[in-house]
Amino acid sequence: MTNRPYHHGDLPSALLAQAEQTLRDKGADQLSLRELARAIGVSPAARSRHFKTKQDLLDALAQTGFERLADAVAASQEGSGQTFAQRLDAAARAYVSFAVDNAALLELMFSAKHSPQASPALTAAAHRWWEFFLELIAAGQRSGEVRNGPLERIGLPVFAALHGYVGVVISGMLPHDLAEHGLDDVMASILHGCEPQQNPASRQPTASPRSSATGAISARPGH
Amino acid sequence: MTNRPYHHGDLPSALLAQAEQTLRDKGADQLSLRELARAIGVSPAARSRHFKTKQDLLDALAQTGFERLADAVAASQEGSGQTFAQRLDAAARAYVSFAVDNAALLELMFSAKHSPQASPALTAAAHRWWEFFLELIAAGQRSGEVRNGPLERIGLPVFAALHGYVGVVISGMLPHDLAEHGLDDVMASILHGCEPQQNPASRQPTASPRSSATGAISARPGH
DNA sequence: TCAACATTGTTGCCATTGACCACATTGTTA
DNA sequence: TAACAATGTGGTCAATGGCAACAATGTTGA
Repeated sequence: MTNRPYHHGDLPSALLAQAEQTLRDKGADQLSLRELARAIGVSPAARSRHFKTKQDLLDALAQTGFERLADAVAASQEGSGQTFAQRLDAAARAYVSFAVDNAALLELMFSAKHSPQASPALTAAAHRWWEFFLELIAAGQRSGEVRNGPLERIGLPVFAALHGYVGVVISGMLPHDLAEHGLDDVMASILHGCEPQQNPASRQPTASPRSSATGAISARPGH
Repeated sequence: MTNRPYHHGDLPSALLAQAEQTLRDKGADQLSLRELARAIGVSPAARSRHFKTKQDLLDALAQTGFERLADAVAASQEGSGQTFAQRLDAAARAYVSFAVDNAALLELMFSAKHSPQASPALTAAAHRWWEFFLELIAAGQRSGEVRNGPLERIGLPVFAALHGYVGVVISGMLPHDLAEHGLDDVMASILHGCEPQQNPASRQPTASPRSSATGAISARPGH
């Protein structure tokens, strides 16, 4: 310990681990490369061998985040039931749980800082996360619990609602009395939105709002 | 111009305007107070009279963002129809439009940097934005287009879905072939989720997934 | 064995940044 | 017009991210 070898052994991992700790403690923009180096006990420039720039490190951090998120959600499927609703519920709980436990990391993951020409690995990790939902939707379609249609077009509203809820929770803008039933309500709304189409003839005579709404949307001029 | 008066006249506004320009050009974390001062032609320390710290300036920027967002969405209601679906659609279009035009600003607005003890003005601005949705929901309930229930519990899924879609679009993670019908699909899903409850007897005999799902959710152990 | 070579870490340096202080200039008010 | 508040300036400081030259440690092949 007093005589640390010249070579650290696994500096990249140590950097990522310590960076995530700092992320958790003080947020992403308070992350200092030099402080990182001090905490690990290496020189400030040692980092550059593994992450050339600060953005590179943040990208790598986001990538590990996506991977762990994918793992957590995949793991949630093990103990859950087989219903689409049950599987989606388990995934949603895992997602929210991960988000609450790693708020700053999640914010970093979905920050626009990466998008333009992020590393392929980061893009791939994010893509796998998105594809999980598509597979879930597909399974729901096969079992008849989800209405038919292009996978992406059905999955997008599902993902958006969940992602939006997570964003609201993380940003701390959710009143506390809503946090309790919040996810329940979001899930119910999502499931409702996924349901196979009802027979229009069986509708209640309440002015059929949806068809007119859809018409208004897709007939929107100028788009 | 060569002889700028000692007092700028309206430095706060100039700082906010220039800051927003930089935000648009280079993102929030590339914003430099000194560069701001240089662009305006003021000494670096002049800022401190109006925004003591950098975070204060960012908070103020976020606040103006919420105000302008609220204005844009409110304005969208002028030319829209009276239906709940039409009003929500107009608001959603305005929201997405604002988000696309002010991506970095929106990211800043909903960043978790503010949450803990943000300025009351910022909190109030964000709150007004949230309340717009509640009023919209309430109107929908009065007209019978939205099912009954606590305003917040119905509004949260609506807001989450919209907010999530905006987040996906901004972060650039939306495949281009989805962007076109993306908002249409999200809106349809939201409206579907808002619909008044169907008479359970009129359901199709497809194993009634929703009721079992809801049961699974609310009966979730450990919560 | 050992001599090139690549990998990894170090030291020193630089421009930039955000915050702070004492001071200067201007506006306001009694 | 004298006191005071508001606003802007110059200078200083520690900290930061990046860079280049150098040092120590592995690796490899003759």
